[in-house]
Amino acid sequence: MIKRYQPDLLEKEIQASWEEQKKYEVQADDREKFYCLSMFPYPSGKLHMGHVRNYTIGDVISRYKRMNNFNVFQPMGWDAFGLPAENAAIANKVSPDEWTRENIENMKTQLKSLGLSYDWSKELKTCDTSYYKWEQLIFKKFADKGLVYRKKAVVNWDPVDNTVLANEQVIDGKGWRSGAQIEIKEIDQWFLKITDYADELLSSLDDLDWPENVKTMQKNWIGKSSGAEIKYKIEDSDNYLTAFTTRPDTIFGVSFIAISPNHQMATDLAKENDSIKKFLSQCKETSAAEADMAKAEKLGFKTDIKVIHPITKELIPVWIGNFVLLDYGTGVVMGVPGHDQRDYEFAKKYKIEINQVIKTEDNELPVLEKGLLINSNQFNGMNSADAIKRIIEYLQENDLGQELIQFRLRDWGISRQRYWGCPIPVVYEDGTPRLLNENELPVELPKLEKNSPPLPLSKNENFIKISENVLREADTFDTFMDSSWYYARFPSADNNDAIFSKDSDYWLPVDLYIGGIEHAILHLLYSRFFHKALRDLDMVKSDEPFKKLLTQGMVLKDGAKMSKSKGNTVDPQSYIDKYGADTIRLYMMFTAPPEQSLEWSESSVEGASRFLKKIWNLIAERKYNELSDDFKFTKEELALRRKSHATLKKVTNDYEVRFAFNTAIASVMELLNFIPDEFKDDSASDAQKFCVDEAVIFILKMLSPITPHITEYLWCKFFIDDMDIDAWWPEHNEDLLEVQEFEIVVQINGKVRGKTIISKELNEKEIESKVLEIENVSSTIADNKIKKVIYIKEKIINFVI
RNA sequence: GCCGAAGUGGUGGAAUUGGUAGACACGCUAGCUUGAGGGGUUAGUGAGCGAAAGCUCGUGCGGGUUCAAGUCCCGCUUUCGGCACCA
Repeated sequence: MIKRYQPDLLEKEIQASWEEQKKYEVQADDREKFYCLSMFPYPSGKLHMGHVRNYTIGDVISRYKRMNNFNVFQPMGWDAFGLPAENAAIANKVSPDEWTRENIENMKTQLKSLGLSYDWSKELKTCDTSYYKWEQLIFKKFADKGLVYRKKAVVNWDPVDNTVLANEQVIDGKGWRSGAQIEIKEIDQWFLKITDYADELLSSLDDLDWPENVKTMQKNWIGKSSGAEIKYKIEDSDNYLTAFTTRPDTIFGVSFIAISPNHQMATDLAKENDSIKKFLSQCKETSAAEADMAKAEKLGFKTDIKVIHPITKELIPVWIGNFVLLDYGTGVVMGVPGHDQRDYEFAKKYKIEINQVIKTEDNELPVLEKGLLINSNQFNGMNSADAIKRIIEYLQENDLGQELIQFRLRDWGISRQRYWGCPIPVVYEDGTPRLLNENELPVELPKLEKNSPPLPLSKNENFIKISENVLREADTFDTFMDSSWYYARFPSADNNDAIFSKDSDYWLPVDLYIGGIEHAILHLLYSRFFHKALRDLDMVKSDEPFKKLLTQGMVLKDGAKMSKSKGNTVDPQSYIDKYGADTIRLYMMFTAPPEQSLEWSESSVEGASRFLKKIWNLIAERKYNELSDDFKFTKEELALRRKSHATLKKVTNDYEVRFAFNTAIASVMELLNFIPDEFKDDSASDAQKFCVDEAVIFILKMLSPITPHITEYLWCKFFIDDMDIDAWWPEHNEDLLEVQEFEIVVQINGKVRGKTIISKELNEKEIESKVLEIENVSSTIADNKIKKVIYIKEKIINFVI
């Protein structure tokens, strides 16, 4: 037994006992289950502060739920495929596999030193065949359901290194290693039809217990908009250009049509026209990232092609515009400079006609709001809503367009020209792709020669020769595929015979998912899609993967996200070694509420450590007194009991509904400060001892989810030795919170002029006359007439003079 | 550019439903304690005026609603996250 607070010794001892008991390995049983999942890490080498925060939050909630008699499953695994392993392989001449597995070992040791209550018997690594073979099976099943197809898609091409670059590897339009001007290139790739689920992904958001901002971001990302598809006949041709618009009411304002540089028509034109060809290659000198495209200067090229306006029959010029994306809609935009900001800027730049066809109070162009139609022939005078209806009717009657619901969401391109990923299970027989069947799986990663970089595969030879006329696909899956279903695999991670075990239905869906806000869209949307598709394959039972979502803010240093590339990382391990896991956990939970970003500060860690020492000094060598509560308590003793119970009530609420661990800790600190020194003394009365023991029980229990080591040690080594600290969560006694008096704040014209204690028995009139006796109140009112009195029960009385 | 957040003392943050702005900490200042270092402990700590009582100002900026606004509304600004191949 140790006398002084020595976290290093104490934490090792406690962790060893958890491990020996297999305390956090769980089975399905008849209790209510709670599946608590924190986003699994990419094994970059070392734990960073964001991990520590994420996993502490998850562990605190898991431990709290466990104390409330839930059957809690908290697993952990590794998002082990990805680009950094290839980069490290090239830089250090190690295989991505070796590098990754070594990192996992290091990080696992670190995680264990944090005292996280994981069920390690269900650990999984996405780079294990035992994991990714099932992913290959899912791909095959998705394909059988018609969710898989192949089409051309753009990538960033580095012409010097002859390789495809990720957006991250393109800096100011140049390859990060070669420095070469990258270009957009189209290659054949596999796609998943996430758009088949667009409607459900949108509508089921409403029922999710997720933060509103995340739901809004997903809603906007899916981007359902209603409008019309309008056909513009090409002059001297039987073909049409079809454009989607949400504003058919502005059709009389169309003064140009813009097509994407990737549109087939642009490609065809370039074959016969060198300046168009030059223009197109100029458009390709930007990265494929949408943000870069949006920021790029709007470029346009006027072709000789003209189309016929479907109503006025006027001729409209066709432009090629680099701001038009082929992926959205049809790759054709009807340009209405009078009523669209981007079209307006484009028209100004290229001196294209600007027509106003909607009238509003403020007529400064572009007019973006809806209003009354002008300059629109037979539709003049209608409001936008009516006009939209009538114009669509007109177009439909003349077979020149129709009403259409459009989504911004695009299908998911899952091919990656990388080595270190899940192999796509496809072979090409005489050039024809064939998806492999279940009995042909798994397709394993090709073995690398020792010390050879994993690179040749990312060159333009994306096939592995198997026989004379059979090639194997060498592309791998997007790593988002790996993370889109891992949560479902966890309950059966140790089952090598089936993707999901019987228990999966007991544990799924995840009750609480915790992770960074940066995943608000992509990862969370892809997982939702996977879950719904798996449901339709009868592989899971629920409609959504994550019932509740907690998005934690980032850990910042000097106002920026801690990241290797920014060079502002702080290594958590040195702090764990110096102060102990409990201190780091306490610091993380105390410094900011989970959703907010957290600015790293070393001196506050010191403060957390000091608080734990205070707890230690109060409780170490204190023995529970086993007294019953039949005392006649003094006012002071009752005050302490009231404080203890009020604190417990507040903290329970903070854990249960608010996830406000920072204020929970603050309240516990207040309670600790509230205990009078003489009560702690050996010479204290039995009643006083009782009150302190009660406070100590509450304090240890309330802190134990956050600082599990020190609280368990104090509890069983000193205080009560015949009961587990986490066996139950205490309940407060509401009767003790009853008070006879309250403090009222007296305001005059909304400004505080005094406070006083009022007995609960007084009525409003009596309170009014009592507070008017306060000197500062009466002197401020003086001769002024009281116009109005506002009384807020047991809080505030405000005199308006 | 588009979508989503955030901005409160020297610092992290609190104010849960429109009702006392600054809880709880960190830091700082002073006193006590200690051989030193460290630690512990007591008091003070938004700004300005005042001996004090108290008064005025104060939650990114500008306006508005209200008896009352950090909180609601309108406009702006800065910072952060995401933008489909970083994970």
